[in-house]
Amino acid sequence: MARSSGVLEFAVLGLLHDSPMHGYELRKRIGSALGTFRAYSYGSLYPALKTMTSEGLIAADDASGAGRRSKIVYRLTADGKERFQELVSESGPASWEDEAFGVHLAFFARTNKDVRLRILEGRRSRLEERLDTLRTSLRQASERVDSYTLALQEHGLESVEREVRWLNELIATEREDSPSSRGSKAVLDAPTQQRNNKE
Amino acid sequence: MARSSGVLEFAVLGLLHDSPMHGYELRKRIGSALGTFRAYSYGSLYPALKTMTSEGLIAADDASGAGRRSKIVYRLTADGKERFQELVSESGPASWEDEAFGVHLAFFARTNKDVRLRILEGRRSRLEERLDTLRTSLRQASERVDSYTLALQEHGLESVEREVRWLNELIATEREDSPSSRGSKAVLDAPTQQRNNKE
DNA sequence: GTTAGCATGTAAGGAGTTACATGATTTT
DNA sequence: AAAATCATGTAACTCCTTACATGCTAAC
Repeated sequence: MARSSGVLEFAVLGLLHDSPMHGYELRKRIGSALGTFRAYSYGSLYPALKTMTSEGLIAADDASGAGRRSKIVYRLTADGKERFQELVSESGPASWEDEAFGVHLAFFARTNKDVRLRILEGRRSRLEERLDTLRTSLRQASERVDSYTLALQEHGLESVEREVRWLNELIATEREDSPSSRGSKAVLDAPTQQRNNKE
Repeated sequence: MARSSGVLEFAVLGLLHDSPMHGYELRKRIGSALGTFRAYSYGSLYPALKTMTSEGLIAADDASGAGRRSKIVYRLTADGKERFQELVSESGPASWEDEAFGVHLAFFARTNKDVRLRILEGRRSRLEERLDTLRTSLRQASERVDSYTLALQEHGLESVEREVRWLNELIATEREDSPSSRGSKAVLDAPTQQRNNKE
C-alpha cells in the first residue's frame, strides 16, 4: 500500500507538528521552510497525503458540512508524532545527504544538541570527502579542459568550501552555549563512520 | 520509440564530439565534465545509448571480431553533430535552468560569443528573480522561524548572490576580449524575456 | 588462480512532474 | 459577473536508480 517515504513525508510531519493545515498551504510552506532547495507539485503532495492518512500518520478533518467538498484539514496523529521523532533523531549517513540534510536542519529546533552535532559533523565530513574528489579532478582537469569547464568546476569547489565554513560556524555556535551534556567526548570523536563506498 | 531527451543526451553528444568512446568511459567523463552536479548510473546510460543509436545520432562501432562481446565504441554521426549544434545554440529560458545551464557551460567552448552572452545573462536574470523571492520570504521569515531555518535560508541566499557575482565576472570577461561582433547592442539589451510565470 | 577493475546490459520500481479536470471563494 | 486565487484530485508519463546478471582483462 505505497509505503510513504523521504523528504516530503518528513516535511509534512514537521509542518503539521506546529499546527493543522490543508494541502494547499502545506505546499507553500514546504517551499519556503525548506529554503530554495525543494518544492513539490500537487501531483506529489496530494497522493502523499492520502498515503500518509491510510498509514495513520495524519488524519483528515474533513470540513465538509453538507454536500460541499473542499478544505480538508490534516493534523498529526499520535503515530505521526512518533514517526516524526524517529525521523528527526536519525543522525546516520542518510541524514548528511543534500536533501535530507536540508530537512533535518529545518527541523533542528526539535532535536537535542547531541543529534544536531552528529548531523552537522557528519555533513561536514561528507563535504570534505567531496572536496577531495573535486580537488583531485580539478588538478587533472587544469590541463585538459577549456576555461569554461574549469570555471564551472572551480565555482563548484568554492561553493562546497563555503558550505564547510558555514558548518564550522554552526558547529562552533552549537558548542558554545552550554558546553554540551555529558558524553561530549564521544560526540567530538563521532563522525567518519564507514559509509558504503561502492563506486 | 522512446525519444531521447535532456541533459544526458546533450552530454553524450558533446563528449563524443571530441572523440569516440565506449559507455564505461563516457560515464566517468560525464561525472567530471559536468562538475559535481550530475552523475548517471549505467542503468540510465546504456539504454540512452541504445535509443540514441536507433535515432541515428550516434553509431556503434561494434568491435567484436569473432564471437566476443564487449567494447562497443560509439561515435557521432552527421545527424548527431547536427543535433549537438542545435542543442548548443539553444539560448532560451530552458537553458538557464540549473542542470541545463551546467551542461551548456561545459560545452561553451563550442558556441559563439553571442549565444554565450545570452545564456549567461539569461541565467543571471533567472537568479535575480530567485533572489527577489528569497529576500522577500527571508524578511517574513525573520520573525516566524527559528535560528536554524533562518541560517539555512541565509546560506541559500548567499549562495545565489555568489553565483550572480561569478556570472558577472564571466560576462565581463566575455565582453572584454574582442568587444563583440556587430549586433552587440541587441545582445546587451537582450534578456528579461517573458517567461511562463505560472505559480 | 583470484581479486580488482573494466565493460555491458535488463527488470522492477521509486519519486516526481505535467496536464488535465473540477469546483469554491474572494477580489475587482 | 469576470478574473484571480484558493483548493483538491487523477492519469499518463519521464527520468532515473537499484539490484541483478554476465563476462573480459589485467595485476598480484
